[in-house]
Amino acid sequence: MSSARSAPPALLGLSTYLLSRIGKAARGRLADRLAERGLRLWDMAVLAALADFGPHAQRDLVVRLGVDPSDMAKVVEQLANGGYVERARDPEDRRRVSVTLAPAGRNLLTELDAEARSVQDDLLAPLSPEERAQLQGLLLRVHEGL
Amino acid sequence: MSSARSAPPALLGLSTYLLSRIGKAARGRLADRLAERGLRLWDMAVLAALADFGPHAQRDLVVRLGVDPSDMAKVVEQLANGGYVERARDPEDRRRVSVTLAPAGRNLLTELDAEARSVQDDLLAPLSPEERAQLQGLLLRVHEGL
DNA sequence: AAAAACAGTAGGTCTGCACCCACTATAGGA
DNA sequence: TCCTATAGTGGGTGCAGACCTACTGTTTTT
Repeated sequence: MSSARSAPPALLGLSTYLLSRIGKAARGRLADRLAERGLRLWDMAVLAALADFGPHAQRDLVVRLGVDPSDMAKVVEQLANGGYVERARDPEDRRRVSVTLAPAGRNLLTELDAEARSVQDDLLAPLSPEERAQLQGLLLRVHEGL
Repeated sequence: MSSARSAPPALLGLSTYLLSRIGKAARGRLADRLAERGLRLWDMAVLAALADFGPHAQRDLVVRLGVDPSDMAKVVEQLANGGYVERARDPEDRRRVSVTLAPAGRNLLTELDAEARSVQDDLLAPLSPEERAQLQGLLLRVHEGL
């Protein structure tokens, strides 16, 4: 009749479980920070994509980020309403909407990045700087494998 | 007007993001395997807790795993229906239901563990055995910090 | 004995996420 | 020109997770 709060070793021995749990915590905390500004994770992803790769046709954002086109429309709509991105019909193909990062969007992204790093500092507190770098490297390789 | 499928470096540089993404993949794949057997992640967690720590009052499972009491009742109900656990009124305090792992439950857990390790092999394919161990260690320390 | 606290259960809600369909506008090919 | 495909949009659906409430039966406190 145990009553302790510790998790079962049978689970703690599974990286799958740890990744799932820690990932959920990371996602949740970051989402909370974004929610304070009325934003979601996809908003940040879109801003980052625009900052890193320049203007996209909305369709290309869909492909790059793997979101449903209909959902992307809503994200871009919200970002445009906030003045963070600018939408313009592509004159070469008037079906397309080209999405550009506005200055306000770039500023916002800087702030969101700071939020994310703050969450990260909190989450990875048990690790030394070297270990954090090590973890980052391993995660990156795992991520590449999708 | 980029169109590649690669994720924004601004995100890939954030361990928070990587953890969130990879964690989601881990969770999803494991959940899929369990779903094939009509099970969910909590079912496995309960089995693991019983295997590692012996019989629990249902209340103690709630505390250990941090689930809502009402939800735990449903999980235990399902596991009992499948013959994986046995429920019995605690004679010392007839409010309590003590939950015990049945032999079928122990067998099931063994199989689920194998599933989880198979998911893990798939997910961590890019890493060498040493790197996987390294990752496991880092994740464990991060997990302890909750 | 009455009142308060507790264990478990049956329902329901709310939220976020992914997904899907129908529709409009535009473009390109036969 | 007519037909097909494509880009974007609006309006949904379905699902899973966490949570909340009301209720029963039991124990503990006063």
